[in-house]
Amino acid sequence: MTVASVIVDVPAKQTDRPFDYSIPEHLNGVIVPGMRVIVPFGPRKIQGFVIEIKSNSDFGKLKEIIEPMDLTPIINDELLALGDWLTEESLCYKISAYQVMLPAALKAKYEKKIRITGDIQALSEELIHVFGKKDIITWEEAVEQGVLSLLQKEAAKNTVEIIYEVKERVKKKKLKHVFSSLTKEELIVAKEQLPVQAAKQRDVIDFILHTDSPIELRKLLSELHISSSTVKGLIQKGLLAEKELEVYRDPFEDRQFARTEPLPLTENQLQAITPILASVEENRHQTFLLYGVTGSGKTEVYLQSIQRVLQSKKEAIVLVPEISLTPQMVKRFKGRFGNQVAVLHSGLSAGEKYDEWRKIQRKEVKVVVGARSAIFAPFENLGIIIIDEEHETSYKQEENPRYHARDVAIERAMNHQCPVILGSATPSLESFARAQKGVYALLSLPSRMNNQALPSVDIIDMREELRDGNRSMFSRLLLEKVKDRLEKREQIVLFLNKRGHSSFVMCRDCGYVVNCPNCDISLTYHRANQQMKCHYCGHEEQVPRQCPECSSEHIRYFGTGTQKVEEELVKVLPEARIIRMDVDTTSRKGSHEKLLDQFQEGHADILLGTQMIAKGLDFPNITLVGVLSADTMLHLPDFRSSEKTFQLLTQVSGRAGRHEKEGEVVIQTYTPEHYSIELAAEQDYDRFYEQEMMLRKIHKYPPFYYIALVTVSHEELMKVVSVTEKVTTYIRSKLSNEAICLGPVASPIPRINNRYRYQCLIKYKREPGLNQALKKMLDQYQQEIHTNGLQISVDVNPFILM
DNA sequence: AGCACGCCGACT
DNA sequence: GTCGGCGTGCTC
Repeated sequence: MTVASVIVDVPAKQTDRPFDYSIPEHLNGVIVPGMRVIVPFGPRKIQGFVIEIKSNSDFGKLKEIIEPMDLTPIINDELLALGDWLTEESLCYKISAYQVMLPAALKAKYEKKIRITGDIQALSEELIHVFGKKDIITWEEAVEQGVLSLLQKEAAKNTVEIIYEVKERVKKKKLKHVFSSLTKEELIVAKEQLPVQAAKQRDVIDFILHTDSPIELRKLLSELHISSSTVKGLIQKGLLAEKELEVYRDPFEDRQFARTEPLPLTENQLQAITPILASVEENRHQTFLLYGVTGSGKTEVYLQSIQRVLQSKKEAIVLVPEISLTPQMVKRFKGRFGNQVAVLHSGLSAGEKYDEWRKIQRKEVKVVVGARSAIFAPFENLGIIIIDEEHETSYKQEENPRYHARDVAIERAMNHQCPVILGSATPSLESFARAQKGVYALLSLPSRMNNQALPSVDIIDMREELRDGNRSMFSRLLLEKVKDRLEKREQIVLFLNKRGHSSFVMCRDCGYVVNCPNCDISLTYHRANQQMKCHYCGHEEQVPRQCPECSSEHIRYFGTGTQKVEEELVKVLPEARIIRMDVDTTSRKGSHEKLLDQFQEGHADILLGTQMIAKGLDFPNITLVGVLSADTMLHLPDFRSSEKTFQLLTQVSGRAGRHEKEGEVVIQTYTPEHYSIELAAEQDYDRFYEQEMMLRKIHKYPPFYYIALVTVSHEELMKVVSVTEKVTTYIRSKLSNEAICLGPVASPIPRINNRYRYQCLIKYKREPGLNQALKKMLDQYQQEIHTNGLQISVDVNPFILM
């Protein structure tokens, strides 16, 4: 007997282990590890992943696999093993680990239906009415009609049955295939018995004799220049048979991208690329940190490294932050490597993502450019992994499995013995520290291409502006410079680190701030619908006309959003043509690209935007960058807030003067003396690194310590406090003296969606037993998690401490 | 996660 | 006496 070990599609602690199924005779050899199968599980049918084929099982009464869902394994051996690793590292369920590797379109959909098995007339009037002319209705229909209990009684009498179906989200394309059910010998004999004049039929049989698997009917016809009647004749004689089989979709028509050739490298680029190429040639794993200032030509280094990888018949993964998956980046890769490139990003529909993913699986492409999850691209012969803007926080997934693409990249690169390049103008402290220690090899690109100067930066103290009577959100210097550029017909980028209109609403008389009733966070005002919205639970309400506390009518909108800036800008500079880019104006597909094209073609003078314009913009006519409020994220309760501020300011400044014209940057702030702002203005990463490392050392934060965060949430405050207390005590008892376990404390947002939240923060250098202890802790609370709605989330190496 | 099984209160 | 509430434990 052959047995398949299957991970079933039930994300729960109790089912987080393989279940064995026997493989029915006719599927023997068809079912292999990495395939999806449909299996019976209790009374249901569900999807599962085969992880192993073995000859026997310890379990007594095995059920049979119902059917495979794939023709070929959908997860290769390396990724199967990577799933185990991911499970261990991020403490997630095995099924979640496999699921995250696949495009969403491959997640199973389940349907429950009720079917009449016997005579309709045996049912009651009401049920006959519900079924009408059909003999199957969906479970939902039964619920709507309120006949569930009636049906359950019928089910007990076997007059109706409940059927469970597993559905694919994507429709697989199926085409008629022809094959022979006879053996080759029988077929040869049959061929000889054919009438002499049946030359075409003999050709067909010869063709079939030389193929082992069913052949697409369409292909057979065009190959042999025959009509379908020839094949039909053979089918009628019983020599051949036909069936519908899945075929791969044709790759969709690509847009044309202008081909580019490798550019000559500068001395610096040459020095950087040499060790990378050596690592590629020697099939040696190594992680490189490519530290290059903005505009130093990192992308060309990536492109030429990939070129070498392709020459040695291997494949490449390029990760870019979601937000910067601008057409600009895609253009550069498609331009160089043409249709060997697949692109995976959130702008694609589920079906499109699936198609791109299939191109990889079918080995039709050699390069994938994509966001975080593209790190799981099913290549089998990886030659290089590149992570651009490696410091970006979007590489960390904030839901289960809570993985960091950088860690996955290094793990995969070790499996494939190939290099990883982490590129950034402002490396994360973690990566730079590793480079300093020699764990990563440091490669530097210290100057811009063509030796353009880095832009000059002015810091404006907005408190002073206020003291001098300037109450607007634009400093006098910024306004002056903007006017100057407008005259010169040069372009301006204004950057604001916030979305929406105003961030919160407050009563000017008593200071009352409108908070969310379900969460401990203030509501955000959205101008579009004149409503206030909670970003955490989605609660919406009207803006109060009167203060609910003191009945004052002096309600004021605080904070500044892009919409408001745009309004102000129009007032002060009515002649300026403005393009606003934020979540609201770019949510529609392709709008991001359209807006940028408009700006590039000079249809606007000012590009006003949030985060998303911080990267990848490379337009020659931008000579002024204004940062409206540099310190908005400096005061977040996050030990990385200085680092993020520094990175953002440096990135934004890098947008100016990348070509012949010199660039200028104006940074407005209320805390000009803060080192992250001062040093960003000086574009001095090295000093920032030293300063920040000192603070991290004092406060025992990464990269000196690793951290892990346990968050407990429940509707009752007392429950949360007592569980967190016990959790903290337990973990503390399992740690060495070197480690620090802080807590229990309330989370920075102490309540979300009416659930109270407490946490425990673990700081450690080396705790081999930590993951085990965390697992055990989760096991212990399994009961309560299952029964009374307790939630415990564990994030090893969290990026957000909220 | 579902779902069945099983044990106690409010109804015809 | 039965219907149905949801606590408990299993799913190869």
